[in-house]
Amino acid sequence: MEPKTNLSELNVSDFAMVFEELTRIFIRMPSIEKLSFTTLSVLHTLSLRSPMRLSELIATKQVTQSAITQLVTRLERDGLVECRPDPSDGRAVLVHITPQGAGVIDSRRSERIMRIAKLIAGLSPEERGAIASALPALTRLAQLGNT
Amino acid sequence: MEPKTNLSELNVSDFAMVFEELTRIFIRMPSIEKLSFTTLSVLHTLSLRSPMRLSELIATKQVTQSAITQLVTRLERDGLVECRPDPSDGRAVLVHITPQGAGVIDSRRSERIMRIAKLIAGLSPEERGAIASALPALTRLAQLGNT
DNA sequence: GCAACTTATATAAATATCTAATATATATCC
DNA sequence: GGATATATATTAGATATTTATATAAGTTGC
Repeated sequence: MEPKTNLSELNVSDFAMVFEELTRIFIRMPSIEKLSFTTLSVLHTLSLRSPMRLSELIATKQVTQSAITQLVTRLERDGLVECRPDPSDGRAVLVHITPQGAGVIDSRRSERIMRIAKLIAGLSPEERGAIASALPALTRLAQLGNT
Repeated sequence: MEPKTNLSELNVSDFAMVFEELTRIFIRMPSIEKLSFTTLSVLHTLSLRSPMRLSELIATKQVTQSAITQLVTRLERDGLVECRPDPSDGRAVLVHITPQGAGVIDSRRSERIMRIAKLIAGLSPEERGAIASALPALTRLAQLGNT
């Protein structure tokens, strides 16, 4: 049906729309934990790289420094992160994610994977193949976005 | 390089990871408007279908009925939505998105499309083709998720 | 056709979270 | 070493959210 190397042009609007839809679908995750969006966002960031300075966390989230300080204080109270001084800078604080904090993110990730798996099961082998073939390109897209 | 119909199996974890990364990248949208995540989420839902009952909005967001009522009151005060009685049910309220409310979502969507376009420009034609070939399957995935 | 129940939304008070302003301690730069 | 910059903390006030309760309109069984 299709040529070996598919050079059909990619419609950005279409891609954005599909992506928007998929995001909308997967964002509503029941999850038992009652954690706010900002809280989960900070934990997620730390799950990718820990420890991080408060100032680094502020840079990614669009909230004030004060909000992050208070949020991290609550997260520490709940045992999801742990703050320690930065040996190389006496002013700084290094926020470490705890196993419990990582567990929150991991369990949400597992839950999401299961939901996606169920949907993917409804696709044809050809459709699954098409998505699989696009994964390397999508991965590179994400890399480009991280710079 | 690849067979005509690619039946290589799709690794759900890999897909979920890429998707998670892309979401993380596109979620931090500076946008001038200072609207909370929940606020944008309600507006976005209404941009896809309007009017909607309060109770329908509650079903999608994970907040209490009270929170939605108050949020919609604020949105109405700001001219982003308009509430009208439901002729078929005297108890119900139909929340309509206003042109101004739709404008907020549209401008964010345009902004996102521009950001995605910039990233896509960094891909090779083959990579763009691979993503384009996966769009129909991704669209169907979203459809499956909506049921 | 009405009493009991359910459904849809509103309100009030308590709590949680956020912003703005300011303070404090450590680093850095002449 | 003093001036300035940087990293975080604190405080107070504004905003948003939950919990519990209220109100009003629909539905059901009799």
